Amino acid sequence: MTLEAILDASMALLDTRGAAALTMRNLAEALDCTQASLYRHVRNREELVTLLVDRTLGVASSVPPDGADWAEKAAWSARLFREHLLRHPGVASLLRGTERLGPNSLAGREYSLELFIGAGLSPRLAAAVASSLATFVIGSVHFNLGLDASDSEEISHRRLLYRSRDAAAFPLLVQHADVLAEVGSDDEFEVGLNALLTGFRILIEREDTTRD
Amino acid sequence: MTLEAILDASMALLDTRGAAALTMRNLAEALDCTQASLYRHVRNREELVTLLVDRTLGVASSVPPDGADWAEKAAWSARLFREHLLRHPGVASLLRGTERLGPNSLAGREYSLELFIGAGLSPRLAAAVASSLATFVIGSVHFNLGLDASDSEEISHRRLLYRSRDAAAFPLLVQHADVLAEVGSDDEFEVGLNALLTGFRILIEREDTTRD
DNA sequence: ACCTGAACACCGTTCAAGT
DNA sequence: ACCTGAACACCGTTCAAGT
Repeated sequence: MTLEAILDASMALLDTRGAAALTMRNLAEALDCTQASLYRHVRNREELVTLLVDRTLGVASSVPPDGADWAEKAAWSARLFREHLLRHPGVASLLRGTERLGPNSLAGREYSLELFIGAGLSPRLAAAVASSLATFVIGSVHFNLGLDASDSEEISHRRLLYRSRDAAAFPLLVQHADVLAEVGSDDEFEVGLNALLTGFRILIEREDTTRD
Repeated sequence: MTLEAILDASMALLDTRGAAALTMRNLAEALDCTQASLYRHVRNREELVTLLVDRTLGVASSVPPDGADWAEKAAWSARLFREHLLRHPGVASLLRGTERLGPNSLAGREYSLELFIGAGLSPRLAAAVASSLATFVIGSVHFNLGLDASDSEEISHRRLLYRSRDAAAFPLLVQHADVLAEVGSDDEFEVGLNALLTGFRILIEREDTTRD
């Protein structure tokens, strides 16, 4: 019985039965031990979650393709990370801000600092830029968890909701109900990611001319 | 005993004792009734949270100053909304994605559509842009909840953490420990917000030239 | 028709007692 | 030294029984 085994069993529980099923009782049952013995390897349930999330963050350390510039690398990592979270919604739903200081989180931080300092930003700006990008990526997954737009039933449900609003109070929602219902988290993510990276690029250019 | 009274008591509970204190028992005690009678006005605890969050979103409907362009208005609303959430961290910690279809949420959606369509975007792009901005603002508050950077004790704690890393594995974290420890959620928010709005501006310009 | 008391089926966590 | 069984203090939710 190792910490590793506990984390593995936790991931299995999350992936097969969802976040609500990650209880100390279910975990003990899956590992054939008592609840109390779990506390020998983990201080809290919260610590367990922190370890679990940080472990998942480790996937972001996959190295982007060579020859790409900083923006392409950042976009590549952001998309990879998002896709990993989408594949493990149970983990995504557990995301808080508390896990930023775990080992894998720090590794990701080091990597993104390298990226943005290399692109020409000061350490301070690089940190803020990296942090805002991470917030957007994680938020985009986290806050769209139960709302998959590719589900056609969900789309028509939203279309109906928009269409049935009061046209005087919500003219645009009613008028564009059809197209609005189709806009999903993929669009939100790509538009936001591109806007952020464009904004970062211009920030970098401005920093460069300031320095000259 | 009205739904309004339940929501008021919930907010009071959240603001004074935090999110963990928002239980049906505490709520019943505060309202001098039994837990069971709460279920006469609310289907679920989840529905209660949804109503509570949507009610909080209502503050975003404050009208921005006249004469401002779309970017200034968007920035103004984003900052106002963030500040309101920071004043009510208990509510912020309850944010999921599930509340996007409440009345106040829809009002905010209508408003931001007006803003971005008015700026020159197609309804589809306007929706994606508005959604990504909302995700960033909410995420920036939500994922920084326990980590106030203005707390000097917290700053020195982070500085120590960064400094004590392995300099071979985390050269940048170690080298810039002092300045990195000072970068907080305010910096993250302002940098990200400005980058997003800059990106939106360029997207709008590109749409305009495409149309010509 | 409305509210209540009491229960049900769960939680996370702790700790004396065993081996 | 390690693990266990059993309990403690909580949850959200339901429902027969009362008024």
